[in-house]
Order: sequence, then C-alpha cells, then structure tokens
Amino acid sequence: MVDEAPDRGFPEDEADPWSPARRQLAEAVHRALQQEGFPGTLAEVERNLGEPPQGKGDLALPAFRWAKALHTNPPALAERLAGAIPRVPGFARISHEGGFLNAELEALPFFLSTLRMITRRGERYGSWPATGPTVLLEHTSANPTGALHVGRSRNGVLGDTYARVLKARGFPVTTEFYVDDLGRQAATLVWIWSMPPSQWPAEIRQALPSVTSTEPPPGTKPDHYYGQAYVPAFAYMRAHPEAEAEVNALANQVEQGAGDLSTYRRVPKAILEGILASLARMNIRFDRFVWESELVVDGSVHRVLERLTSSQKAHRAEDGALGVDGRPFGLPEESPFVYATRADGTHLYPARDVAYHEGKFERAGRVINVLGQDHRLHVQGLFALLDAVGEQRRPETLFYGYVNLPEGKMTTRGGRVVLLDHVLDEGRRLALVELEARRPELSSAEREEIAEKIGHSAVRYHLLRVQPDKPIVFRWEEALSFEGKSAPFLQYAHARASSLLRKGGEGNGPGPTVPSLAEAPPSWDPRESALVRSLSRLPGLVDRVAQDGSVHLLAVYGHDVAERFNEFYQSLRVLDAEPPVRHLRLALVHCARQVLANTLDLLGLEPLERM
RNA sequence: GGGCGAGUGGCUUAGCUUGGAUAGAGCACCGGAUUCCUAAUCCGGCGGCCGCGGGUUCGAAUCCCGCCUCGCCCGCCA
Repeated sequence: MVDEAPDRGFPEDEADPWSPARRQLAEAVHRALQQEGFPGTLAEVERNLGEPPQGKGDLALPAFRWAKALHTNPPALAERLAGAIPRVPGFARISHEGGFLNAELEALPFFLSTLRMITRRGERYGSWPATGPTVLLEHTSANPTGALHVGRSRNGVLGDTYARVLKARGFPVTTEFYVDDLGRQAATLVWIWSMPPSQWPAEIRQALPSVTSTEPPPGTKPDHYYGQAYVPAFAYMRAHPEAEAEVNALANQVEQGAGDLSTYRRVPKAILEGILASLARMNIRFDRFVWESELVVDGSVHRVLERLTSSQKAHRAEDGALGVDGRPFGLPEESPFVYATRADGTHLYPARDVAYHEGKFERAGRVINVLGQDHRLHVQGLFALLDAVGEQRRPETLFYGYVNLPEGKMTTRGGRVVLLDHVLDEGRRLALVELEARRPELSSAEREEIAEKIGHSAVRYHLLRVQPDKPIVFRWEEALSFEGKSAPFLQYAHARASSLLRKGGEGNGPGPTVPSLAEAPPSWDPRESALVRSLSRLPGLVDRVAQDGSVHLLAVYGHDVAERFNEFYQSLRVLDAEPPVRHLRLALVHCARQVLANTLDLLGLEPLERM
C-alpha cells in the first residue's frame, strides 16, 4: 500500500504516460551503470529498456550486453544494479532475475495518472505538441479514367491514415492528389466523350447500348458512367490508326499546354469528382489537387528541362532524347537511362514528376509519397533526375503491396476488377441485415446511417490491418467480416462503453472524475489493470507510427484495446458495483471509450454510440 | 537474367527497424457461458522444426551469407 504523495514524476503536460517513468528509470540505471564503469550514454540505456513477459514487472533491461565489458557475468551485474539503484520515483520495486533487471511501477499511481491524463486531454490524448516541419503527403493520385477499384483505394486508406497519425504527432500536414490528366489514357476518354454517343463508331455503340447522352443520367456516378467507355474506346483506338492519331493529337496538344484546358478537362474532372465521392465515403479527403497539365502551363516543366539540358549529368541519346544515366541510382544495366523528353523534345512523365516535386519542396519541409510497389524503380529514376538538376532534397516513400483477387491481378481491361463502390454498397447491405435482426427498436433511418458506417469502416479496416508491404488477396467474406479482427469489433466495444455511460448518467459530458489515490479501491482486478495498461500505450504508438508509417500497428492496437475492454465488460459489473468500485469503473469505461474513439479517428473509422 | 519486396499453426496475420526470459492474435474446428450494463461478445480446447541451409552471438522469428518459392518492376507509356 502506497502511503505518500503518489503523483510526483508525472507532470501535467506530458503527452505520454510512459515517458516520465522511462526517463526516471533510465537515469537511475545509467547512474548505477556508471558506478560500474559503464561508458555508454543515457540514450543507450533508454533504448534497451524493453517490456518484460507478463508478471515480471513493467520495464526490463537485459544486462547481457554490458556484462563482458564490465568484467562480470550478466546475473551478477543485474544483481549489483538492482542493489545499487535507490528508490526511483514512480516505481515500487526493482528486482533481478537471470541476467535481467526488472522494474515494477507503482501500479495504482501509474494507472490513476494515466486515467487522469486521458480525461484531461480528451480527444487530444494520443496527440503530441506541435512541431515542424510541414509534411506534404501525396497519395492515391488515381488516373481519372474510371471508377476506383479496391486495389487503388488501399493507397488512399494508407495515405489518409498516415496523414492523420502525422498530424497527431504534431506535424502540420497537407495532403495532395496528383491528377494525371495528360497522356493517352485520359486523352482516350476525352476523345470518345467529345462526340455524342449517337456518333460513336458502331463497335463502341454496340459495347455500350444503353449509353445515349454525354451527361450521366441522374443517379449514376460520373466515374462509372464515363469510365465504362474506356475499355471499348481503347480497343477501338488500337484497331483504327486514324482514331489513334486523333487521340495522340489530343494528347500532344495538352502536353504542350495548347488548346482549351477547361474543355479538355470536363470529363477527367467529372470522373475525379466521382472518385472523390467514393473516397469520401471512407472519410478520405484532400487539401489540394495538382493537375499535371498545370505544371506545363505554368512553365515549371520547361524550367526543369532547361536545368537538365545544362546539367553535366544529362545524357543525350543519338536521336536527341534527353535523359540521365540512372545506374548510380540502381537502374538496371539493360535499360540504364531515364528519359525526360522524347526525340522530338516533347516532355515525358519523369520530367513532369521532377517539376511536381520541385513544387512540393517549395510547399513543405518534408515530402512523403504513398506508392504501389510497382513504382519502386520509377522512384529511383526520379532520384536520378533530381540529382541531375542539382536538387538535394528527396521525397520519402511509403510503398504498399497490391490487392489481388483469388483469380489473380485486377485488370480493368481484362474486366476483372472489384470496384470500391460495390464493396462499400455490399458492406452497407450486410450491416443493415445485421441491424434489422439485432436492433429492431431503432428507426430505419438510424439503421441506414449506422449500416453505412459499419460497412465502410469494415472495408477501411480490412485494407489497413496488415503491413503495407504485404500483398492482400481480396475475398468478400474477409473484407466484410464483422467479427474478430475487424472494425465492427472496435466499434462494438465503443458502443458498449457508450451505452454504459448513458446508463451511468454520464452521457457525452466531461465524464466521471478519476478517483484520487485515497478514494480508489486498493486492489484492482487483473482485467482492470490490463485495460489501463493498454490505454496507456496510445501516445507511444502514435510516435512510432509517425516515424515509419507502419499504420497497421494502430489497427492492431485498436483491436487490443477493444479486446481488453470486452474482457473487462464481460466479467465485471459496472453500474451495480459498490460506490467506490463503481466510480473507478465508470472512469475506466469513460477512458476506454475515449481511447477507442481516438484510435478509431486516427484510423479514419466511425465511432458508434449504438450498433 | 537483374533489382526490389514477401515467406510465421489448415487459412489470414502481429512481432523483425533497436536480437533477450513460455512466438501473440483472428478465421475455421471442438466444447462451454445469455433470469444480469448490447453474445457483432467472452471462456476453454485443438493446432507452430517462425521457407531451407550455414554463420555471428551468452542468446536469432529478429542481424549476416547462400539457396528455394511467390509477387512486382526492368518503354523515348504513365
């Protein structure tokens, strides 16, 4: 039983409940090690503090690493350290076992100060103080040539989540979508839709018999409507040289910044709006759009080409094409050059990409791109070009694996795709079926609203829950699972907590106060302790994920919190407990709901009051 | 062929950056829990030479080397 002021060492302005404890312990251990003749730094000690197995305390330090240099053996060193370390504020016990030094927190003060931090910071728990520099994060950037498939949406889900985490870590973040309106793909669609369907070539009309207007009929999304012409138009164009020439002429015209851009962009823009509407259903939004054609019009591509031309590192092919040797950047021997222009001097994608990045570097101190793993080599080419034009700065990249179907790769032209909108619709439908069975007392409007939130959250979570690097095989039953490792599992825990707080008379108010050490029950149920411990980990996790983009860890974490909460909920009574216990448990429920809500928000998922 | 990425129970997967004390989940399967705050939940059981071989180390799923398998890329396309 603790008998003195419990809260020293836990300042009010901390963002992370663990950092004071870690720091205090590391300092004490470091001092003890120095007495043994240890030459290393405090940071080295702190880095080696790990989490011991269940039941062996809260922080552990393996002594093996330093024993030899200090002319002793690990168990002896651990024992001597344990003996040499005085009472550390916040810790109840420092012990040793084998070659490990184990430290046990004063559990109650730690738990209560964690709960207090959560109630005090509310929705800001998990967030860190503002810091710099501005981060520019580009993601999704799907070509505006049709409706988005689930594979492309993984990019958006990853990018949007990473942006949320970086913001929470304190960085000012801007998200950008690069609209690739140049090139043959977009031109093909612009070309076909520049004619009324009645004047289309017979082959295309036959492929799309129901299409009669250049405007999507009411109730049809423009990305689906305009996009459906892509496959037949592309096939026709490939088979008819005169059509291909028209498309190329169109493409070349915009590529040079000639012609009326607003006319040209009509269809790509409409498709983009459709794509954005789909993404918005999953809570993905952008701060800024950069149209590739704009970089031509404003001269930035031209300026890049001038710099490249005068660069020592420029490589001029025999026929005049301008590029650089990419081998120092890892390009293969067989195709060592990355070209910025064609032989006729017209610019290519890599040149525009350099121009785009120069703009990004002006707008932000740190630039991150979210790209599919097929872009790895392109990035090396980009680096080679940046180097050649004398640009020192480089973007960071978060790569992700593709979403495939059990039958293989998704292909738009092969007609083997699963569209995001269809997955989202099916998710909503399945959730509605569940709700009709489980929540008949709700109005149908409420059920519809909740179903949409469950459905899109399930899809988003599914795309988020594994390491970005790993490829995903899309299976409907898995993507729309509402059990186990899924968004509804998290949402359900949140809804349960919300329900308890409603019934406990707390509603959406500031929540119950955290009891003081004197008021709190002296001994806690293991499920209560496990829950607070889980809650205490959010800020540290946000810090880590912000560093390396491992956003899946947050999805894993959310599951852990929900699981701890469900275990607590299942076996312990809250509302009909005795007053001191009830008080504490209500605070616990309030904090769990808060952390769940914050984690859900970081993941871009919807917290639900009832489901 | 080269480069990059991934290989963990029947399936999906966390842990690998920074080596540490019984490798943690979900699905499936088997058994159990609902007069009680939402059973989309919980409890128990089953199931793992952490791809293979070598190396470094007091200690390797984690680091290094080699091999195998799968994926992606290797256009004056984007």
